[in-house]
Amino acid sequence: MKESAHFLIRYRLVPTNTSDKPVRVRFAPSPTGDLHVGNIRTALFDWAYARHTGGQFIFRIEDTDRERVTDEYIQAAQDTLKWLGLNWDEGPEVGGPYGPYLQSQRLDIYAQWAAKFLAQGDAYHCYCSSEELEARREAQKAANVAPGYDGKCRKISQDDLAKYKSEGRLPVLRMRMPDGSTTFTDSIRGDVTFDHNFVPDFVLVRGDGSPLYTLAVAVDDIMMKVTHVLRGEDLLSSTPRQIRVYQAMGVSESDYPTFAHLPFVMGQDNAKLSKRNGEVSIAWYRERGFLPEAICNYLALLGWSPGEDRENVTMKELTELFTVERVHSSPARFDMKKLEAINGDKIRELTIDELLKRTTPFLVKDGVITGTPDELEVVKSALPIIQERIATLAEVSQMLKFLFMAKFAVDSEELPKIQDEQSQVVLKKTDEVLKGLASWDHETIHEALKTALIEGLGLKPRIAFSAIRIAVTGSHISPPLFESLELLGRERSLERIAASIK
RNA sequence: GGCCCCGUCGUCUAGUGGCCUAGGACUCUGGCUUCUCAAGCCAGCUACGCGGGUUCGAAUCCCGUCGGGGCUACCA
Repeated sequence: MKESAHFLIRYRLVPTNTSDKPVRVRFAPSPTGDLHVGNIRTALFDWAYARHTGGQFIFRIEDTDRERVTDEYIQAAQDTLKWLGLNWDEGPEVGGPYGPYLQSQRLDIYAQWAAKFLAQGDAYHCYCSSEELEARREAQKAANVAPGYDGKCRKISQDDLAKYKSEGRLPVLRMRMPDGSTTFTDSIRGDVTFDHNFVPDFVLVRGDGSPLYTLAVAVDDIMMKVTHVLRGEDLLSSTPRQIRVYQAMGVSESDYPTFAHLPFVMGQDNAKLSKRNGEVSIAWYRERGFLPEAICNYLALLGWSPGEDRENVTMKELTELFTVERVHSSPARFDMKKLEAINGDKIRELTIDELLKRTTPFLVKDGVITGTPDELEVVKSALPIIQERIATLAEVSQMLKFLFMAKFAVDSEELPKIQDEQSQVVLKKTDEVLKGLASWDHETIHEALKTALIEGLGLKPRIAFSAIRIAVTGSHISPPLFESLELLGRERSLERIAASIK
């Protein structure tokens, strides 16, 4: 009984959301580059949580910084999510009741709220220039006081105002941070408190009138009725600012989203993952032949675990098992070796038809085949013998190219290995034996060569077969020899063996 | 510097006061199997950062300390 009770708790399928509101989770990247593994881990958890609770998964593009966000990156982000199978219920392409889902198309909404905050006195115009702010920050640092806006423009004299205006200065809109502190409950970290002495008045709207993240993110989460914000740990300290905006919007506390700050995914060098340390873009993994389900499975294990010594989960199982309660608070390091191991496992789980479908693009891209039905037939019959030998789809080209080479030649590095006297004896004998074979299947071939070489010549199998392997496949690493010979066919096999005899 | 977060094998993790002489996975090492390479199987190495408490009993609770990270923008 104890065991089953245990099981129930670990694998409960009921939503963990206790509120009566339907769960709405958003993934809101700012595509300033290709989505990387950290982004995707966040997207995966957002998606899994939404699916687990039967809620909605919302995809929003935070492109308020048009200097850095490009249309290509926005498109790439959508492609990546789709490729991984993280389909969204509301967002670009599919739309939804709270759109548009690109912040650059919601400027009027932010402007209206900004005007309201200004009118209410929650926000104020600030005319301090970047240079002035910079200088004052330096002074604060030198004086060893908390750096941040000093509130100079909270009360601005009419004279100064006239002066700044005559200079043509464009004001930013700043949120007034009241005295006190903000405490919120993070689902992963528990209660977190920030004293407002360390949360300076922050900018909502730039001098040119464009909104900043601090405004847009809070407005959108409220207006899109987001109930759960699962995002990167780097945003933890910006949470009090979002809550301040909610207050200014007049939102009641019960309508604030629940926050959960996910731990970082770090690179090998123990720093926050970025483009500088290693291959982090998902596109890179796709090109290398990593399976989307393997990437998701591996990433799910970074900062979360299903418990019960379980690791291999399908996407469906992930949505069933995922709970925020089981998410870690400590950062995880990305380990390529482990990803490769999981990728290999996932490849082995594929049916041959599925594997064929997935490997064909790689074979075509590498010029091994052009994609004719005849070629695909050969590939399909060869896949069973290499399925357990590859860790990524891209490796299939190297494994199977010997079957398709128009002009075959043994690798120059391998050539000397079959030119010694013993190898030549083996090859001559092989030529002789295979020529006389009535039927060309791997069992017959194996039997005949074993009789002639191992028993007949008294050679060790690894010695004897190695020479044939190199002569026929061009490398000392290949799929199983006899199956390879069968697939190659009698004519080409004999041709290659003959060509290797001096 | 200030504020905040974090700390179990090399890495990802199990662990929520006794089931822990700390379990699993990846990596690594050795072995088995074997036509190469893999896969598979078996075995081994290696961890509760440190110091104090609380308790009959602590990886689990508290305090301190050290270490790592994030933020500190008219980036997100």
